[in-house]
Amino acid sequence: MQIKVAIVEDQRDLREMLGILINGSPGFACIGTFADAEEALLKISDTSPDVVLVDIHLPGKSGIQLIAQLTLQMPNTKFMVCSSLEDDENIFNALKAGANGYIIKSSAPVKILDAIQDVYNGGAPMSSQIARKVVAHFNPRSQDHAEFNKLSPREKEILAYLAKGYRYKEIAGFLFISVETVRKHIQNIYEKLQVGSRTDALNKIGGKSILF
Amino acid sequence: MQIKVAIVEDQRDLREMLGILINGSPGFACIGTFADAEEALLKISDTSPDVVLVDIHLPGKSGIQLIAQLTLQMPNTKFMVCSSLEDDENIFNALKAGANGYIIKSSAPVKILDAIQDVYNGGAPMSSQIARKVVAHFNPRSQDHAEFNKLSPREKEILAYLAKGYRYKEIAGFLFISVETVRKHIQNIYEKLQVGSRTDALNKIGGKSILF
DNA sequence: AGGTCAATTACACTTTCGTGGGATTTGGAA
DNA sequence: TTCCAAATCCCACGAAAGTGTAATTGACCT
Repeated sequence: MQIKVAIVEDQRDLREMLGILINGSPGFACIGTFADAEEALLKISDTSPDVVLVDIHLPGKSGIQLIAQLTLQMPNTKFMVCSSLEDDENIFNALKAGANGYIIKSSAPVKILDAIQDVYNGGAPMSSQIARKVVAHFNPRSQDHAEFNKLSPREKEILAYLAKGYRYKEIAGFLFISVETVRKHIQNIYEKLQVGSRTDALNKIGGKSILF
Repeated sequence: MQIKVAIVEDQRDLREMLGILINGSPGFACIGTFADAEEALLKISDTSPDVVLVDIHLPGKSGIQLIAQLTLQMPNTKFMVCSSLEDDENIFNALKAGANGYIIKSSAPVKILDAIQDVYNGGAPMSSQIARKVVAHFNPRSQDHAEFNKLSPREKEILAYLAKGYRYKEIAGFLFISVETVRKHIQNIYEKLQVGSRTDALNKIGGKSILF
């Protein structure tokens, strides 16, 4: 069975080139091309594609907004962003809008076909460099170890409980120490991390609470 | 120049097999193998590897904890998780701990070498299925958390400020409403999420305050 | 032996948070 | 229209969190 692909791309030559590539490849069928978001919104639901290639930089409504709307209407369709840049903001906004993959326009044709196949099969194709950005976004750990490492083991331990939302009284119970001690430790933790509340501390350390 | 690889893997046969694979491949050198986290922590800094393959399921301290510690000591080294499963929790914990890639043990040898090369060059190798899980975490619609979706737009907005650690008074200032209203919204949020504190609420919605 | 630091406890005090009511307005759904 | 959810505001009370200052113990380092 063929994978039905639709294209939303404002540059005419690229749009036609992609159409030819897809129609010329066995297992793929280009069943619609659109030059802008408005046209796509009106007509694309009639074509019921399996995969839609969406350019981010469209005149008028952006490709990200388009994806956000279409994913609501077509829950079973996969969306793959085609961008000329590896712009961080666009990557994350596209993923948040519901895009399933993110490829660079200048990719080799065979890479593009691979990506379509992959996204159709439930994968999340993206270049290695883009994956790196995504992973980096997940990991708030960059340079700020300095403050975190100033914490004593006991303080890290207490911070872990803090992260889990326990009250001072409960933490004191777990560690068999008085609430006053817990309070004092937390006071020291906040000072070392240069924050003034539990939530600030947790935002500062990001996902590091799994250290314990 | 060769890529210096270290291995942390408790299963002896797999550990040796990987070592042979790496040493037998041009451009790669296995400069250390370790059977558990404790051994790795003691000796690995002497070997200064470029890439470390870490099994998640180690006796004693888990591979994730190991990565969390080693990334602090060796900021220029890349870490790649080797797991036998595609366990969601492990994937995200590994990424949060600072892992750069995530591959399945049963991958073809050439895939493993590719992944080492990729992670060494700043990529984030992971299988298509794992990438899908990562991407899904970015996508609001994949979060079918029934409770979360009960929140009204206004409540989500306030929850976002709550996640950033602002006080009621500050939130009220941002939204041009009274503190009492903020308080009431939060009361409703806690009720819908079935929690009793700010930290509980944030833990409930996970690290996904980026939705706003 | 003296010094430093982590860990511990204590008390007093202020601020913020969480909970319990109750109230009004508005817009959309039944 | 009636009903309801959402958003807004108010009051009061107790619990929890955060701040400041002070003191004691034990371990480790010089």
